[in-house]
Amino acid sequence: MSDPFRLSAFLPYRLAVLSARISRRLSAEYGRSHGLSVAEWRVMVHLQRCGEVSVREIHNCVNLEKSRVSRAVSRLAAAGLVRKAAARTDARLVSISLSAAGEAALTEILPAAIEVERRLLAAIPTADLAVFSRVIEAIHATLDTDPEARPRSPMDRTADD
Amino acid sequence: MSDPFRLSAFLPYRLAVLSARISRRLSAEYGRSHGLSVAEWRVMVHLQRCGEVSVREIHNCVNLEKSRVSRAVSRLAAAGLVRKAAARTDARLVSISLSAAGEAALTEILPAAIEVERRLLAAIPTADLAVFSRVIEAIHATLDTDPEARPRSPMDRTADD
DNA sequence: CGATGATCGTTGCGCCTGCAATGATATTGA
DNA sequence: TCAATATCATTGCAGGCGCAACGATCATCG
Repeated sequence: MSDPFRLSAFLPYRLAVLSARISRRLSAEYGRSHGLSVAEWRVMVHLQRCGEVSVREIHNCVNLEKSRVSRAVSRLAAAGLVRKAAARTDARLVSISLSAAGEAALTEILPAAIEVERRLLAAIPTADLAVFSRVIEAIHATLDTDPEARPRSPMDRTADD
Repeated sequence: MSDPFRLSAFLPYRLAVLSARISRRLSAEYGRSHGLSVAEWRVMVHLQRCGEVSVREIHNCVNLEKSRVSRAVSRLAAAGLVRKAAARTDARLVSISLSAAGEAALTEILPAAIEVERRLLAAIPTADLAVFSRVIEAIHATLDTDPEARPRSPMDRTADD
């Protein structure tokens, strides 16, 4: 029979497996210390970078469904890591920002997370990493032209500048 | 202040976003036609390749939690795409195999899935793809030596031979 | 102004998942 | 042979997710 289909050589599968494995390893860091989920982690990181923002803005920046952001923020607020306030100019928006406890948690977690990434990439030649990034970007670019594909966050398109 | 942490440059985030985007684009193919989830898709593909297998075996081969496999198989059986039978030699095992309808569905879906992958990789130089695979493998290798990381399926380690 | 339509955040619903516990069967070793 | 242990698949449970619908607020324009 003809060349059987090998799941383990199929790009979507390979990326899903690798991504899941890395995510799980990473959440062993920030999950153990503060019980954060992936969504909560992304929200916290974005808040540290961008200060006071709305749900919609987080949704647009970190590739999370708006309902997912809303719930993640609620959980973080319940845990005291985040503040929710009504925006001054527009009563529809919610102004979200890190609390002191949230900043402290992030200051503690962030180095560990960066260290995980560093270890994963330590043995890889710089030139290979550049190619790796280029391929990722090329795949995204192809998806950008595909009407059936989800659009990606604008912020992800300017990753390297 | 010092170099702020950019989520969009963080490897785990970048891979998660890319993988999710590809997965969603792909499931637009096999989800639209037959309503398959990712878990069900993986089970079907594995069955086509390996014939009669047990839940445990699928679990070991396609990076799915055993309960996830069990439920995916149950759903597929309910949809008539898969057969479940008691194994002859060992009454604990369940012998799972594609039904005629399952084979037909897969024959219909597989080319579309492969085409999606082909399009995504079409514009990428062969040399870059080789580097890309090498980097993926290197990251996996690092994770393999990490006691905190989940082990990966043995079958994924022999992807290219 | 006032009405229509757009935007924002939340929530209800159904589904899927991970984990642990369970029951059933095999294997091991005294 | 039989008790203790291991393996296999399923299931209960709690929780997160995606999607659509909703109420609340704002913007637009007649």
